[in-house]
Amino acid sequence: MTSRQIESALSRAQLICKIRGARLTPLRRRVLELILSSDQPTGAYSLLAELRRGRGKLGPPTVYRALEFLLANKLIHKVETSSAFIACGDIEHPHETQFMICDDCGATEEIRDDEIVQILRRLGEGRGFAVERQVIEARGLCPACRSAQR
Amino acid sequence: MTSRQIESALSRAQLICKIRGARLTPLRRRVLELILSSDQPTGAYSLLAELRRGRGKLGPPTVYRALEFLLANKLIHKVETSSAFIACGDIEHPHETQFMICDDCGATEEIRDDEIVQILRRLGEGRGFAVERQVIEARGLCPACRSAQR
DNA sequence: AATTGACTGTTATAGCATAACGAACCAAGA
DNA sequence: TCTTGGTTCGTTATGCTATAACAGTCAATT
Ligand SMILES: [Zn+2]
Ligand SMILES: [Zn+2]
Ligand SMILES: [Zn+2]
Ligand SMILES: [Zn+2]
Repeated sequence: MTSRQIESALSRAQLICKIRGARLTPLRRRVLELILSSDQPTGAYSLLAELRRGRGKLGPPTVYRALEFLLANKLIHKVETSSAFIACGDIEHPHETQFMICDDCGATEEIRDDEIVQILRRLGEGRGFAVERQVIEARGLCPACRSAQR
Repeated sequence: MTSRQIESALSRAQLICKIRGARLTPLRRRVLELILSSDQPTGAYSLLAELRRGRGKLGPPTVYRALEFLLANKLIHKVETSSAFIACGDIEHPHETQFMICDDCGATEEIRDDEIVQILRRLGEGRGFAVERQVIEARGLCPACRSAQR
């Protein structure tokens, strides 16, 4: 992502928060910026290390609270099988999401397929479950690592 | 699960391992027994605590290695969003699986829908990803907790 | 007997996440 | 303006999950 694209994403996030009455504080904005700046999912402690470069000594709760806010406002997603966080590619339209994750290089792609979301929701309904959140992650090899292996 | 059902499951696991040339050692068998005995997913450290009651002081690697074996032989599944392990309900037919997990009481149900598996695999193929493993977990409220809430 | 490989025990450490408390900040009403 | 109450953030401590590294054990093979 270019610097300009990051700025644009931050502005849009700021606007969305304003509309919702949520406060994208400097800290939260900075964490979002760090996540946007990485094309790979980023771990909480990696973010913490970056934060410390600018703000001195901070503890884990500081970054976890910021992450909690960003997740609640659907500005980022958590990749469960990597314990890492990635910027959402379409914050204007809150959604369930799926991920393709490469076991070799860690490349992670956010995809969005509504059919799979509906099927899983229906599977829940059929059993009386009220599905609130879906975790759908496919692990394997990305195109680049596939061809490198052969 | 009744004691008889557990014995039956253990015997079947033993047989499957024998056919495969895999060794279901006393330790591994014991860990599987503990997992079978619980109707909820069990954490590694909880298993470790149980093991220690019979075998004295043991370290985490002991139980994690047993879990690794059981996972590799598809006798158990890992519930990623709970960091816990659950016995597979159909070890004779290795499969991808999905889980419904109650955020309130932790009840976890293994379900199996081939359509959703195929769709996710195709989503990967369409992007050049070779999907090796699928993590599909729906979190929400089970029927019991739903009615208790109202 | 010596060798090999698989399994297990043991200690230490790494990585991920939250509890609890207090200070600082901010918005809104008296 | 001053108070008040809620939100955010800093700080320390702790808990939970997982693995690295190395040593001992055992059985099968040579
Ligand atoms: Zn998204
Ligand atoms: Zn890759
Ligand atoms: Zn199963
Ligand atoms: Zn429940």
